Amino acid sequence: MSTKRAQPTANNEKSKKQKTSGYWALGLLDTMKDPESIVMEDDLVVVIKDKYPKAEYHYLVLPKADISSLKKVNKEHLSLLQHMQHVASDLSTDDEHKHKNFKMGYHAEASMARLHLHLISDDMVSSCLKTKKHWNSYNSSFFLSSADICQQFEAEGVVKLPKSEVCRKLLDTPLKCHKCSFVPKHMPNLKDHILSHK
DNA sequence: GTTCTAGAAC
DNA sequence: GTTCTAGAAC
Repeated sequence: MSTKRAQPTANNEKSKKQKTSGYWALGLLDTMKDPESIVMEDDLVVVIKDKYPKAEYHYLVLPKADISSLKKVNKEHLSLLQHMQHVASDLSTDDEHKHKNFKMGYHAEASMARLHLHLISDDMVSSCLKTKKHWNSYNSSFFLSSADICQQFEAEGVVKLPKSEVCRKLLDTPLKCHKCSFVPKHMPNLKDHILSHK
């Protein structure tokens, strides 16, 4: 007799097939509700710690509104995007964080549902940072600065996101240090090197 | 998004 | 032989 496997929670929801790659892609929706993970929240947004931080400090700012990704954002959301940036900026300059430099931005193509703004310190020192894809997702034009995104929405009413082939190439760009011209042989070499910038 | 691991690179 | 990367995961 075979053991019954518990169905994922969506069993009682509409059975239309989602194009999501799997349940993991919805993980942020749970994390947003987890008091342990929440750093702060207001009426519009929740700030959580990234579960696999790619630098000493790494937070995500997510809207409470059901916006799955940058692709679903339109000019009506401009004030929300500005608010998300403002919340991130405030956090980055509080007493705990003002000694560090931060960047704020979106991945051109995110893996996980619910729009999220990354707030990440620029040291890039973390045991969770392992792959070239990790590196390039924060240190190439795959990383779209929040200021640029807001500005483009304000000026043009839409944001032009790179096509998926372009994203793939950006993530496969040869490694280079984000603070100097050093070209590492491989990730462990780069991780050793960036310690010298601390 | 991560984990795991085969086989490429050294 | 060891280190490192890259692709499958039902």
